[in-house]
Amino acid sequence: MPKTPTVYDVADRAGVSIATVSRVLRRPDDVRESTRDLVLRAVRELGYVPSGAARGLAARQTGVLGLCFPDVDGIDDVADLPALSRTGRRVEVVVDHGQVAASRWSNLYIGEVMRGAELEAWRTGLAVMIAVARGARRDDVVADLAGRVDGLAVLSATVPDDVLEHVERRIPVVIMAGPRHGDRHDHISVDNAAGMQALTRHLLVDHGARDLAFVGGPATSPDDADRFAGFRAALGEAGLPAPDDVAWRGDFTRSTARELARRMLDARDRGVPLPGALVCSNDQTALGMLDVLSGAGVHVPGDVLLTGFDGIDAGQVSSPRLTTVRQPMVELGRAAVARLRERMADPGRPPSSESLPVTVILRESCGCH
Amino acid sequence: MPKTPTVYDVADRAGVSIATVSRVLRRPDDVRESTRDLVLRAVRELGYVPSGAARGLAARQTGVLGLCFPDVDGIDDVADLPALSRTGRRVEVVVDHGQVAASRWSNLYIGEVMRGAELEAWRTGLAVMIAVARGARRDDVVADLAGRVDGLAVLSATVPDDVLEHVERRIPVVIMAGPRHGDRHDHISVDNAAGMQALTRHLLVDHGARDLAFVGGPATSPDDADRFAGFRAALGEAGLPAPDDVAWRGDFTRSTARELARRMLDARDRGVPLPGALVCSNDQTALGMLDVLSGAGVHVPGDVLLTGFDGIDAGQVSSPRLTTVRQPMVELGRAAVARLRERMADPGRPPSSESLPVTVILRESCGCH
DNA sequence: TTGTATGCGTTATCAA
DNA sequence: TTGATAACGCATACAA
Repeated sequence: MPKTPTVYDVADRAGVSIATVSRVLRRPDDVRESTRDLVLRAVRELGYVPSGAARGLAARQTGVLGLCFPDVDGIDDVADLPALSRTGRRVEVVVDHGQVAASRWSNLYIGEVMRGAELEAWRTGLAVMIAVARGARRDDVVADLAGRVDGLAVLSATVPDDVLEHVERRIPVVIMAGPRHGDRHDHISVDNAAGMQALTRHLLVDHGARDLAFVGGPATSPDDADRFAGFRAALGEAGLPAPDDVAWRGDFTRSTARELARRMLDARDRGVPLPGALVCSNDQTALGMLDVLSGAGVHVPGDVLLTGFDGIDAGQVSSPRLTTVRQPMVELGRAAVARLRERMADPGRPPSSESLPVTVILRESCGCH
Repeated sequence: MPKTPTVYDVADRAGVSIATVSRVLRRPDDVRESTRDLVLRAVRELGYVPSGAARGLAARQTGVLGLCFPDVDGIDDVADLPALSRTGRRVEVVVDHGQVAASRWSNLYIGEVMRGAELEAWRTGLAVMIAVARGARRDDVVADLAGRVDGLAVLSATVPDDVLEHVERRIPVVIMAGPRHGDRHDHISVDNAAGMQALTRHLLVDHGARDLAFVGGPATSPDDADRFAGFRAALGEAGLPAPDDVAWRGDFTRSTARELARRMLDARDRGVPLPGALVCSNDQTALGMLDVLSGAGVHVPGDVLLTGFDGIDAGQVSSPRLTTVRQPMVELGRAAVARLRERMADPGRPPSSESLPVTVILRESCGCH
């Protein structure tokens, strides 16, 4: 492999100075057309690709934005990583009785946020670098990322405060989702509470639902807390008593939701009536419950109303289709990057917090139609 | 904002040379513990984060891998980009009669591939940068990415051959999915044909299906072509006549599949019987057809067998649940990065092509259970 | 319109 | 074990 060509090589071959080569690539209008052609031809012939590192160093900015997410696979150590199978078998056949694990909620969510961020970055000529804060050296992963980019968008709760503080001395940081954490950094969130409140209100007012049960996610999830708050607000607003705590708590996964549903059915068999409506804190939870309830002959929405939250694709193909609240995930990514750019343009700007509107999507599981 | 600190600042404060600072960060064991502590404390106090650009330049490698994907949103121009809405409305309510567009197949697919790539990169201490080849200056986007990374994994057909050739003179490139394109670069694919053949064979042998119809994707899709080939192979193997062309051609989207299903029903009303089995080239197509067929009172799998391809999440919650072939998307990303590393370690290595095994997942839509 | 010269913040080589 | 110093490849101010 021959040495990779640099500006010097291009300049030599084109018979110009390296400054001209640089100009041709960065500000083509500042150079005469004939010389430009000369340079571009040399670039082509040599297979020259400018070094991003050198450029970033000289220009004092990289033109790259960083995206930082939590680990959704629960991989803390390299040893946890399943080996890359390279067996000779071409095709395997398995029978799925429901045991195939659903892809986790967060994958979808993160994928969409990334898509939005990349889109907005592309729009303004910036590149995007991603990192998952995982493993024992997760803080180093974040610092490393911070050293390579001009700004950082971090999903809430994926980076410890002290690391964030360290990083913020170098580049602007914007937190995506979750509750606002102090007033040091910029923050873009999604209006979980208002969305859940509107949805619950719909159940209460339009369907006359009573005896609503909230099926929550992890107690540590701020999103879950916000949604529960919205649920309570709607009850209060209707003059109904609101529970202090989440009665049924899952973990946002379909499988745990199945387990909860089974326990609900057990309780019913012991004389405890099923709730009139199950207000689930996310779609996966709702789909898991739907699966078990339908299997047990409980009709949704005939016997019990059911709703989710997130707006995942699967909610469109379930029977009945799932009423839910769509989170603007792509917009979350876009807004984060937009905010980052504003901040990069004007570092003196005081940090602010913005909340993105959500959309209640009415389908059949709430009793509509 | 005070000037961001550099090695010099840290060295000053710690009373050592910049070489020692660098050593503390890169090879901590080569330095006395007391000096190390001194330096680390200075790092902490100053909020020092090493510049990735400078490091990349000096070390002659960036420690970053590039991932390049096609645009799935069909955004060719900045003007196509919907504005970031920042209206004051907190919650919107819409009724979904099925008009809400499904998220595209490729988003999911790409998200999973990225996840796998990031995972494998993390395992070996590398960072990941992503780019979508979109817009008028898409070639520049790719070249720009190539200048910032040590290796590039590109999804098949997203980058023109000449650009790839140019880039390959600087860094190793591996193509993910699709057919192998010449023998210049490394290639990791998925065994579409074998998967579809096994699935079709299952329909033929285990369910005695006859009069199978293949519902394809875009004529330009190599994946679709491979799957059709697998379909034909299974028919041939069973001594049945195989069609030369795809009779029903969609575009991998649910909405187009709905349209196809309607045309199928129209044909039936004109006396053309429905096929005994619909072998769809992807899951979204199968789900679209299922939707319309069920709505028209056609029972799946009672009246017609139905299968998909991809293994998307939604196939687990449809009624009936969808029999399909799971593509190892995460593994595709992982294998691509693994291959890239092998190549970086040994540039002289001849390019090779590897095909990943798929999994047939039997659920109810094929008639099982 | 083009060229010269300097600096960007690291790593790595060599000496001490 | 530590320090001085030379690359690394480019952008840009200034000069021509």
